[in-house]
Amino acid sequence: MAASGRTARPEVIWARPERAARGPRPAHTRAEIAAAAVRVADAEGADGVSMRRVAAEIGCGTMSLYNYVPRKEDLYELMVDAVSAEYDLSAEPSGDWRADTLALAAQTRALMHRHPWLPRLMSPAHGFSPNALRYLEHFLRVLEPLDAGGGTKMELISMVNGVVSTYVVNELSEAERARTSPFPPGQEHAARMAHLARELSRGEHPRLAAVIGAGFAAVDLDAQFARALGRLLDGFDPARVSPPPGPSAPRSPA
Amino acid sequence: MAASGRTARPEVIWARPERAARGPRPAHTRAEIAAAAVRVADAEGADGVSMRRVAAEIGCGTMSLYNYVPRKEDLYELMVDAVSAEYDLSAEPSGDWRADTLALAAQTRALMHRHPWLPRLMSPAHGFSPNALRYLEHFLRVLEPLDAGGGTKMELISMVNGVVSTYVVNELSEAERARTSPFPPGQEHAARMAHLARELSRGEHPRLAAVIGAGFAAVDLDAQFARALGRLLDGFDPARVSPPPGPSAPRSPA
DNA sequence: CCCCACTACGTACGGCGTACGTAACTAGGA
DNA sequence: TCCTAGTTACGTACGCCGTACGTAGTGGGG
Repeated sequence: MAASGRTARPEVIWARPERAARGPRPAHTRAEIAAAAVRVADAEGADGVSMRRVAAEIGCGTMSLYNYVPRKEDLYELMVDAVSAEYDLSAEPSGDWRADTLALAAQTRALMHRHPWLPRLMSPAHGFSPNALRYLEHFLRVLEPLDAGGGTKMELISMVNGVVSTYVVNELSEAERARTSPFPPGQEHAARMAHLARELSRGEHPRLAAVIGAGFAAVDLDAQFARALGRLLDGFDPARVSPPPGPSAPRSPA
Repeated sequence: MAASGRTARPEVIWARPERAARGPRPAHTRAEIAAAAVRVADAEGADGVSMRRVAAEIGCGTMSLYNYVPRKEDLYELMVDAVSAEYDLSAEPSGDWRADTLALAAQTRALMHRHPWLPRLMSPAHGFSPNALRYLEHFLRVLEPLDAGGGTKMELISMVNGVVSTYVVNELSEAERARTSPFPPGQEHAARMAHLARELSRGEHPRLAAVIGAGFAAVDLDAQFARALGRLLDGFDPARVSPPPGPSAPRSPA
């Protein structure tokens, strides 16, 4: 049985050597394939990324792609890692972990705006790709001034990314839906809003009607984003939160 | 052109009458279809839910399903609404919005544990299904003691749900991956961990190695969940956050 | 030098969403 | 009451998808 035999093994793609010891030189590189897939996803959305489509994009037969990427899932992993390379981690930590964290979150948000398929294709299992490691290490460096255990810091990173992802998905939801919809843009959203208004006018859900009637339309998204994250970080900031009075759990023991 | 003609229109499924004015009595109900789809998803995962599979489940031809559900997307919407009915919203708000919010979040977490496909199939566009309205209204009622504007309250709801979703996806990630994986359970995760250990032993990423080496394995998940959400709520709690001090980044100006 | 691992690629299978044609049925208006 | 138009039910078909597998050619290590 060959080491990197034909039938897939439970192997991380990053552990596969890019170039085999024997045989002809591969006609393409992982980076090239990842870039092609990212190009397709940017242009046509996550559903546009198919093995056939990406193979065509780099100009090879469909099944040749499987020499580089044993399963489609691994293609996703390549894509996520590729765009993670867009993080600019060159700035030295300022010492203000709050500000640095907000800056990192802003980069994530911008990244997801550039690549709206990212939240959908990202998975916790991709957490250890090369560029994810770079990112995590940098984040931990940024958090060094924060007085907290390693577990808490990982928790912070995870929650910040979760909130950013949630936030961006909400931000982009209408636009993405419009792109996928077979109807003229806006029409689907209009139908949805009309239904909501009709439903709220029935008098049940008075609080919701009040909140929505007050119109949360013309909000400054950037400010709202910063405020939401600020609130989250407040919860981790020993300088801003009064010590846990009652039932809150103690710090994680060593 | 028929009102609910054959070709789909940009219509919310909840605005479609379940029973048409004319024609034969439909052999199935929306609730029955939603329950069947939920059953399939619970048993076989989100990818198991296909129009063919669900049609077979209720015992009708594939294309007959399209009389009830114009697009697959709408089937998802039915499913999400159906499981949202599992929320127990009968308890009167206690007056302690923090405790009530944590209880709601715990219900969401339990719901997602019962239906692991929920995070993947839920979309911001489903936010106004009948049971979603019930849920939102109840949440706003719970938040009445909180001194904040309607926009802030919606923000809180959105962020709580985002964090819960992120948290559960992380919790269930390994199990879900194992269910999908074509390999013996655990083998894929083992390969991933082996690669991580190999990579961290190379000496770059020292902080990450330290944190992971310290082992964040045997943690109490329930406590961690409560702590994470508690931190988030801290940020919304006027009673717990000290007014913006000096050194840390100032609040975003109005 | 030669062997064989590796590359490239076409064919084929089973599954998907869904457009469309057709037949049976049923309620409202004449 | 009967007619007719709209609805239900359902099979067929199209163009996608992921990918197992067979085959031919290539080039580096023993």
